[in-house]
Amino acid sequence: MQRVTRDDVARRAGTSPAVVSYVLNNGPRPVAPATRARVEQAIAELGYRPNLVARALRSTRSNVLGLVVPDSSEGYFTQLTHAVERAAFARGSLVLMGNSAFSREQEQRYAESLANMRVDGLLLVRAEIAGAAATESALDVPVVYLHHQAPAGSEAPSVVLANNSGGRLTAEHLLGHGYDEIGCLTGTARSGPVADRARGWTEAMRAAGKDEGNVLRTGLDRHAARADIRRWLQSSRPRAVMATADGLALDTLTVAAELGLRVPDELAVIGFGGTEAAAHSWPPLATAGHSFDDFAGAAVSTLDQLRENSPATDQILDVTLTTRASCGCR
Amino acid sequence: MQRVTRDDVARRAGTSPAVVSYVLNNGPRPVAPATRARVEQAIAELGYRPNLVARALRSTRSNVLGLVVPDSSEGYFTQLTHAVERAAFARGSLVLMGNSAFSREQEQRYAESLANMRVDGLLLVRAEIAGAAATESALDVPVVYLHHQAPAGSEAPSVVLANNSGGRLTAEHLLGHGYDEIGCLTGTARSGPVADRARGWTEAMRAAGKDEGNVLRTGLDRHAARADIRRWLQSSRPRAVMATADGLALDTLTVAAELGLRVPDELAVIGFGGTEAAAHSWPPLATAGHSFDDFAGAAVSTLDQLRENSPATDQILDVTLTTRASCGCR
DNA sequence: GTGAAAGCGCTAACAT
DNA sequence: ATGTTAGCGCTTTCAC
Repeated sequence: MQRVTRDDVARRAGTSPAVVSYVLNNGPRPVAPATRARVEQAIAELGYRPNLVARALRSTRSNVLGLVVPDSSEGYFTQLTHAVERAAFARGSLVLMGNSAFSREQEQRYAESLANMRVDGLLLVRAEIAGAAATESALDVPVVYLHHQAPAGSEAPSVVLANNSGGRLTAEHLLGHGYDEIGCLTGTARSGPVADRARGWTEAMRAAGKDEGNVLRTGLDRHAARADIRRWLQSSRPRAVMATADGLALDTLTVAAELGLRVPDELAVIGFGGTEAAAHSWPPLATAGHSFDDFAGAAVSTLDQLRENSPATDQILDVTLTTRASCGCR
Repeated sequence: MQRVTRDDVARRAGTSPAVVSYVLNNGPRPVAPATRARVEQAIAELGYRPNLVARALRSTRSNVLGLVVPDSSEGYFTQLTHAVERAAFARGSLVLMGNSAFSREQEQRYAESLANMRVDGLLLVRAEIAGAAATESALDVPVVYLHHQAPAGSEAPSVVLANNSGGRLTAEHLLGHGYDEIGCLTGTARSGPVADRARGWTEAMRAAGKDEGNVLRTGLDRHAARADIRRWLQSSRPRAVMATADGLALDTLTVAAELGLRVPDELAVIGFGGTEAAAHSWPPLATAGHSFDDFAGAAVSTLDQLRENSPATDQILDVTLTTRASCGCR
């Protein structure tokens, strides 16, 4: 049994294929109500489903967005991915997604595949990848960087959190609690969101005249990170920890439980990212963040602007603090 | 500047468009080495990128798989989604994904969009959705159900875990520890994976001559579930809990911490799903599960079989137990 | 208001 | 081994 095409519908409705298109797309030409009704009936009777591939080829618009994240299983990226999917669907688009596994080569591979698939736009979420831009210029597709600033040499706009001021905010909150030894738990990258948050911490500590030397930098391997944190908590014994990502903060909570350290009484912890997981840990984790739906929505709109050749500018989203038990509040 | 097409490449290489296709697809006709080299050079010089939309239209194969999950942010589905993406990419396909939000209507909407996008196959992950099949028959696309059995009236094969025997396995493990009052924490659906696991628990309890009455059924709202669990632990005080999903088990761990119940000394907990999160909780959560990569791989292969019109059969994946501190081991 | 027709960029059958 | 060509199913311009 052959698939039903637009021609079948036209034949059955006793009209031309063009009119079927006009009905389907509600334009660009008007259709008489009676004709429209006949077409709609034919569509229903035949169970016609427009071939979106053909439409995409003809119209050079696929209604598909590409999304590349480092690791869609990691809490923060998971939520960003979900939010992008929701924002896209609300706008009538579907999302083709890929995991770069923190590898520039893999990111490039996905970006190319996605571009060849003629996605309407590409959302690139980088993390902890040093170095050059993906050669997005050759891709000939609108690109927006999400979460991470666009790399040097890139023309693409970005939508990022106010990481530096957010870092200051969280550090100041801990300072406000009166904690003396405040450590910073962060990643190894020298630039990027996580590094910016750490810089904010440094600035706040310096401004308060406190020791800014207690920094633990750890990598992406979660098991190793835990071991690092354990050693750190045992040796340098900070009274409070600002983690530059919720994942690190949650690991700190777990290690604290392992060591029998009471949070927040013996160790206060604050995270960054505003993930759901933070609300569900024990004790609940204070965290700085921004609504993921807003975040994703801003990125998708920016992509739209790019398509319309409007000059898209970088966006920096304000970060607000959600205080919870872990920092010493309540 | 116009995009480079295959004709441009042919012109530059001084050959015909067909030959360019033969080079690109490595067939179906042979190409002389010298010609091939010229074509490849032209491709490189022009920065040609094949239009996969056109290819999909012509070849009726998109190299795109559709995936619909209830909630890609929930730990288990997150990992399943990631694994599907990986399995698909390994096979040369990308994944278009959608969140049904546990709604049959939304699932149907996505399934239709995805089918209209002419995905090569549809992977449907259902949970806690009662009732009818998506009208997949009209979709005219290979469908495989993942995680959940195919609904009644569906012809589609499914790839599921051995939920019933897995439920027995976990219950028996708890029984083996010598715990007396063993409760079961599960969902509200009367059928499906979670219900099957609970049934396995019941069978094991009955076989052991133990009380099978201590069951808490709770819904999808996480906040409400926590409150339910709290009341349950306080009133019926089971010595051990088998949760039919890791998410519920992790919530139990959190509530236990809140209540000051020591796990496993005062309350043993075991989960189901084999998620990563289970390995990172405190205490580490024992859980029954199956490799997500296998799980996703099986689903993707089944989809391939369906495309080749091989008779695809249901698959039931064995579940193994990973014991960790939470159940009393170690 | 409606229809005819020209492609979008590609694959592959059919020629040579 | 290579070239010619007929579509895949659709959108939209242009005629009527």
